[in-house]
Amino acid sequence: MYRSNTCGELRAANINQCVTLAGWVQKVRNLGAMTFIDLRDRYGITQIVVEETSAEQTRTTAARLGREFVIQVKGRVIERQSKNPKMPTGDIEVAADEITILTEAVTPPFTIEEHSDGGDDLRMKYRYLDLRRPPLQRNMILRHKMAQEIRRFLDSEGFLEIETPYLIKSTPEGARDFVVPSRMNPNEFYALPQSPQTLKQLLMVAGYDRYFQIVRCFRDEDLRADRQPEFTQIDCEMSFVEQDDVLEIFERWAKHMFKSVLGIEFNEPLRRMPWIEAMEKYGSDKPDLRFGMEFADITDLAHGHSFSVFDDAEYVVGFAATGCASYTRKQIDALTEFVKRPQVGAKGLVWIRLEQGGGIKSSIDKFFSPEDLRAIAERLGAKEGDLCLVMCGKKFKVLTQLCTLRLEVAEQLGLRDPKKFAPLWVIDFPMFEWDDETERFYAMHHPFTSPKPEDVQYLESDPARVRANAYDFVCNGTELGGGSIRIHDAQLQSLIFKCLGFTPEQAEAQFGFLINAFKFGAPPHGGLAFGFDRLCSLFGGSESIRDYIAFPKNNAGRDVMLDGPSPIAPEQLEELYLSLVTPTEK
RNA sequence: GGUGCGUUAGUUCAGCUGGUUAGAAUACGUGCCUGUCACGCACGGGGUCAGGGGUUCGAGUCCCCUACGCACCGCCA
Repeated sequence: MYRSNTCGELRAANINQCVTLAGWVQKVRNLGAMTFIDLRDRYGITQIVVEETSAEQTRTTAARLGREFVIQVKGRVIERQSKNPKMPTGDIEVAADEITILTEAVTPPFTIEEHSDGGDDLRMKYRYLDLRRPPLQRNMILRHKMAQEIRRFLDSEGFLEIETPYLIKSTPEGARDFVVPSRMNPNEFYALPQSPQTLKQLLMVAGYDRYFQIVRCFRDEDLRADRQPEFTQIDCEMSFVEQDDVLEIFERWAKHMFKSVLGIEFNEPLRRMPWIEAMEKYGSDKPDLRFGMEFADITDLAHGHSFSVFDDAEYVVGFAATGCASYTRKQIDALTEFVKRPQVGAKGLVWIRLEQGGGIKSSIDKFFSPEDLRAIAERLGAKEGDLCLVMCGKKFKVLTQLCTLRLEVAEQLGLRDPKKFAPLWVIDFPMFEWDDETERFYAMHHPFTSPKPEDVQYLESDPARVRANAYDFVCNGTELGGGSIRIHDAQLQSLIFKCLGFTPEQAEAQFGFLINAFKFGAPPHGGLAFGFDRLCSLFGGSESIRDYIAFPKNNAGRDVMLDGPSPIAPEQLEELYLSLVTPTEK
């Protein structure tokens, strides 16, 4: 038996017990005649004490210990002479009778403690050492707990967890596929799933009317703090449901997660915001509702004042930055610079300041009378002490730019509190999205999403007007999940493929298996998927999903610990009928 | 594909307008220390200033290229 107890469980009640502990040496404090050892495992830290009266063998072993040695300690639990209230085990310590070095360790490249001194890159390279640290261990435990609660809830609602294959078929629509060459089928490739979308729909055809899976998905796109090439999705699908049924059950699920994991209760029904409202009020299909500062359209008030910037603009829109009238000229200039950065891309920023005491000042005083300005301020819901910020341009472009500014102002005002949660549904998404580059419509969600019945009439005449039975679950400005009611009618599916510019042959080649399956009796069905890593980072209060993935990839999609991807042997290439092209020849 | 910031001791960083032998903290090593818990004190070792090229009497410092890291834009049905 290597241990009788963990390093996190001994308390005053255990005093006088003889115990055996095992773990890693976090730190040795040698005071001369006596030595203190912080012994760590994933349950906590227990202080070991070696005294002058201890056996010679024990003292010489203690003197040899270095950081991260793995040791076993046999001894007696005693009350500490000077207690440490900062530690859960701080009332006791273990007086060592015998110390055994199980493995020695070289000095780690960074300190393995609550707060490490190592940089991101280095800690990634030695991820297994970083994972020893309490913050990462708490994250892994949170992730585990969340996975358990997901399964508990969905199981109780009759969902079946069914695995789907990872080696599937490439579909060039959407994100780039990761592909895997097939040795037994020369010059053909599997693709790793971007999501099990079509497979779960086939499970509906098969009659498994409530399915879920906590499943790895793969997308070969550039990375971000909240995007990894492989990530985990909570994938769900239901049969014989309408949109409201899906929203109802997953709203209860979301509330269950908040309550069971964070102890937060939401008693009111979650807000359901149409996509167009989200865009017009917040400039985003994933609005952050932890604070207000809603947008208002002031195009009618802005036009006709000989201010050509406004007169020439299709859309003029602004919001009232709460309490920002005190902003100095320098601060306002900084906001202007912020929106002019290439990442935002605005031409400029107009401001109206409602000063304490009733004064009103703006950057457009030459063109607008105080009364005109007051009318604008009132439309924006501004109160005394607020600063109105106004931008103009093409409608959806300027809305998106103003969204970036709204979030920046909120950040400056400290309104983006990670401990606060504002979940909502965004519904009524448009069916299609126009792409200027390829000059065609793309499915905003995916090509199996059903249009709203009342909009089907516009499918061929005015596709941009068609709304979808699609919905997103949004919290704090992050899209956590989304889904739709699918098409279960083969004829409608063919029409949608046509709208997306597929020839019948292309549709057949890519999705023939699905179209064919639908001929055998497809139930009405729909579902959604949540980003599990994002959900963990939201609940855990971190910006980066990497903190909740045991072995993540770096910015360039590399695993710096394993040093992958890597070249493969010529024999392997030959076996797969592959030859290489150097990047410069491409 | 693009933009910005960064790369100096094991680690985290400082190093000003270019000018003697490149510093601090921490880690590491040695010694001392009986109540530490960020232990303390003393001493010590530790550097291809990411790599390459250029400007200059002289480059860690200025310029160019490359590599790598992070953030973002594009992209992510």
